Amino acid sequence: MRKPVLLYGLLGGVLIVALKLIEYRWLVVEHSLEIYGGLVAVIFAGLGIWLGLKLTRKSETVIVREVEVPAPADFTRDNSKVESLGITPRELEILEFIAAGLSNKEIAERAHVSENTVKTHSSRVFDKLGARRRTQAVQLGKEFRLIP
Amino acid sequence: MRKPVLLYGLLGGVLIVALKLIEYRWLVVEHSLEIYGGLVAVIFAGLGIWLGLKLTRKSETVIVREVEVPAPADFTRDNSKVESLGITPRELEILEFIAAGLSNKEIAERAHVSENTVKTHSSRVFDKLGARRRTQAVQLGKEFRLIP
DNA sequence: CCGCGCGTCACCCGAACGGATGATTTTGGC
DNA sequence: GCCAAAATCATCCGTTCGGGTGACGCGCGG
Repeated sequence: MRKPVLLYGLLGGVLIVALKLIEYRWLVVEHSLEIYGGLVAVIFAGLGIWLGLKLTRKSETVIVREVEVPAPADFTRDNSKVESLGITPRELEILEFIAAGLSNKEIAERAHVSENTVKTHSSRVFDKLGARRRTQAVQLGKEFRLIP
Repeated sequence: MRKPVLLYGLLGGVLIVALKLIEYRWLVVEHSLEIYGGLVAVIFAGLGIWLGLKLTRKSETVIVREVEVPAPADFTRDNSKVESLGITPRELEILEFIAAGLSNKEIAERAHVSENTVKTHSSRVFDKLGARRRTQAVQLGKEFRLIP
């Protein structure tokens, strides 16, 4: 921004000098004062506009607009967390069923295992998550990015 | 953008007229041609710059950079759903506690009511949601945008 | 081959939960 | 002030959950 200003200032100076010369030339050929003034006015007005445009053209305002992305369907499982907690795939699967609001019996049906097995898995995953209730397990599971 | 241009055009016209008048006045008092020309030049240059700035101020090159914002803090309760289901504020509050993974006893403590009351509220909200388990109630609550 | 992790299943028991029902008090609007 | 809705508390009962424990089979790597 510094450089262009100086440059334009210089350019303005040069133009003014040029106009001074032109002024004398106009005087020599004896034109009317009104025409002379008008011309100077028009020229400098144009120059000013051009200068103004040039000066502001550079100042593009970058507006960073934070746009809400509609669908944050960008769930990615935190596998490091899964491993650090020692949660097995089967346990994770059961946790997902729990999060879906299913009872142990329903989970048993969908997972093709006995209800007791579901209980074992859920107990284990609760233990690993530090949860005492299935709702808490769901809450923690979401917090830890284990389930969507 | 149309209006300002016209406005500035008009303003420019007015100023030109004013300058014409000034011009004649200057003539009357018989100042030197150089000073007169310089003044006109300076005035019109300033006017031009000002005009140019004004004109381009509006037409700033706006670069909209869409930034992926995580922002899950965009939860707004679907009050119409709340009303259509006939869920009371207290019930909603209990539902939130349930979603937080608290037991009825814990909820009773935090809400300063007896466990029985919590059970009543939860039973009612389950009924209204069509849920049979608290995990399912949480799931449905989130689906219906009743809780974050 | 033996142990280990994982998945599977079972039983018991106490705690928590859910459903049904009834009652009383508070609150807010007309 | 009255009425309806909401909030409160209670009791009973059956179901579900969660914790604890034990056991069996399978696959994989030491």
